[in-house]
Amino acid sequence: MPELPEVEVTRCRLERELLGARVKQVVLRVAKLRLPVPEELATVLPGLVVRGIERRGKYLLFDCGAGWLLIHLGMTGFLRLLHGSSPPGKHDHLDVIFSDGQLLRFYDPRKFGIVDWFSGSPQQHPLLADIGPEPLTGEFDGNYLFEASRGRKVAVKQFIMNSAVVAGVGNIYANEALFRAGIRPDRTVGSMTVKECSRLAAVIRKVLETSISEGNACMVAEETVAYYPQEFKVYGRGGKACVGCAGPLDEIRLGGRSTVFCSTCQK
DNA sequence: AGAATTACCTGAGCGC
DNA sequence: TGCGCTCAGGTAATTC
Repeated sequence: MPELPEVEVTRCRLERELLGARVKQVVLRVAKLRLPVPEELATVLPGLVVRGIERRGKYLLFDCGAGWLLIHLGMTGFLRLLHGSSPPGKHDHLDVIFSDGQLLRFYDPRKFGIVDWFSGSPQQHPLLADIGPEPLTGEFDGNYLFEASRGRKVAVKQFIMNSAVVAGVGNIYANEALFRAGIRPDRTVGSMTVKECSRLAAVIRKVLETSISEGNACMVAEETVAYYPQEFKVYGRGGKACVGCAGPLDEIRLGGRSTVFCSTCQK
């Protein structure tokens, strides 16, 4: 379940290893992901050099000069960087083989991921065009959150998980951020004060940044690139003791998503 | 327009 | 052992 921090750690690692690498060959085994993987990948990518890797929300964007390779890991997607060849497993849908011997392998059992190829600017890509501000930039703060939420009736958790509001906040970090901000996930977002919005924006940033630095810290010289679990205060702990007041954590469903909070510590 | 619901997919876990 | 069920969940598409 790669969330924004895992995607960022992956981006960092991949950029370090792949910058300047030239694509030799593309092997597409399964094109039927959430969106069809363009077959032209196999003909257009070879010969191109990775000039940089960017991230927008949870989308990874490989700058290949003549165009961009877009990868979203969905729920279960995983990128591995191998040296030399190795036999592909059942869910290894795509290999990008580089001239220097590196092999970028996309694995995704649930096929919720996306692989796409496009030219032009990333802002124009239909999947990226309507994404809200990046949570780690100055564009995202309490004032923005306050203004954006006026008159809206959705629950605050669903609001911050809306990618048009803010990029890349998934279920885990939405739960964690609301706990740390002391705000109930089912609060109508329009009822939030400026102060609460500021607190929430700050903890969203904090929780993501902490996870990124922890992910980078345990990044070792290993072939696997992706997920670094951390200790969560509420996520996955429904019914267990709140770390703040020791009372039992509540678990509800919000928009079909598992939502855990403390009715004593969160108002 | 905003809110709610559905679709996509497969492995894990559970009750029987 | 194995069948059928539910759940996990990002996000686009669809419906209300």
